[in-house]
Amino acid sequence: MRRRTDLLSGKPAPERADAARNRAKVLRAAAGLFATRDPRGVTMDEIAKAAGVGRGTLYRRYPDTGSIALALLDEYERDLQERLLRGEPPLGPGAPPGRRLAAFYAAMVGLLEKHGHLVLGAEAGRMRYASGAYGFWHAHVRALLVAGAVPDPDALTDTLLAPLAAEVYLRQRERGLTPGRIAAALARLAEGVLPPE
Amino acid sequence: MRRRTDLLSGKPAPERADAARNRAKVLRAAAGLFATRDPRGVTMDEIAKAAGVGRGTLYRRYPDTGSIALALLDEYERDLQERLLRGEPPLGPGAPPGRRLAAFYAAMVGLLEKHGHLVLGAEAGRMRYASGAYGFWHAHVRALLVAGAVPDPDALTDTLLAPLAAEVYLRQRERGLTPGRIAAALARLAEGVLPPE
DNA sequence: AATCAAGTGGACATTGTGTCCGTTTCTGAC
DNA sequence: GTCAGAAACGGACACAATGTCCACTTGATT
Repeated sequence: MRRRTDLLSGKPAPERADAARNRAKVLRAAAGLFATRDPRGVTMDEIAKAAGVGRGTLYRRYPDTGSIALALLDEYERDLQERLLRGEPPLGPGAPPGRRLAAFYAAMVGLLEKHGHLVLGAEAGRMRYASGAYGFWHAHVRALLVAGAVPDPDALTDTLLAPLAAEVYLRQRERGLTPGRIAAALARLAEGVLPPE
Repeated sequence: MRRRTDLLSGKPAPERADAARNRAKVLRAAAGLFATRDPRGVTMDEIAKAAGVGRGTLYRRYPDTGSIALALLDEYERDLQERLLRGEPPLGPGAPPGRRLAAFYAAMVGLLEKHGHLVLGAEAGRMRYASGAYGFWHAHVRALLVAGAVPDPDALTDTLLAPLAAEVYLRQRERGLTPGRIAAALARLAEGVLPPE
């Protein structure tokens, strides 16, 4: 039997009890480390030590620190994704695209404020685009552009997502900007691209 | 005498002949390496080997590969900076701010197309903001926003520069977008924020 | 309670970093 | 020209982190 799989349903076997326990330990320890020091300096070894598991155990599941950060992020981001799809306007469906984009921006600012350091820990660069979450944001923004009848939405989507890069956001915060001002600036951007009516 | 300096003018002593020779060798070798493989994989050791200099020599001038990439970039960027300050409109002074911003975007797309891989080699993340060049772009965009009487220009500046991150640009290129389409999208962004008159 | 795949953990080889310091090469003075 | 001191050089070294490997343990299944 290859990889203990239910051959009928095709579902993977459930996670073993000790594995689940360790997964939790790892994530908890990693969250602590990422929050404490500069996330980019966190090492696989440290996480293993902090979680009280062996090196090999850690590598079994996560190839590098970035994917651990990503795993943590996914948890946080899922909630926002839900609200985008089925929440109240203007975040959810119902409001005009420009408004929705601005609301999305505001929500993302909230996320970045809380978890920006984590995104940074995900060795942002290329990694970010690999994340499932990025694909989701991309699809969302693109849909809004299409709804707003903007020309060549494909070319604008990544452009409009760029200011949400953690480096950019944290940079702005360091410059002394408040989340509110940043969100306001993004709202103006949204209205500039997707004018009302 | 501390660091062989002209005490009257305060100018640093001229570079020694062997030093200059090695500097050139290093930059040439590094440019080759960065262009060939993934710039993020290039190592200090490799550069030293390729340049035919010792490890210590390399470290004397550059603390890491990122600053070597930055040194190469600075050279390329200086030309554009010149044209922004004193060139013909719409890039240089004279055109309305929206136009100038769009022209700036177009020029940057050109730069990214040629040297995007290098920017990537500069370990983009935080490093980028440390570069003198970034400060320059920032000042330029900010001035345009002020000229256009946009509210809270400080909050918008980094936001508008974000789409010019090398990761974003290269990502778009990988998606199949042409430089032209990307520049056009950026132009629309510029006009959205700085509408004509 | 027996079986065995899945999971564990730490030792190991490897690779890159950054520093240190004895040696070589320049430059300006005489 | 040659001499002296400063600056630059380069490779050896100590260290840190990576990722792999495999003998051992644990948990689910019968």
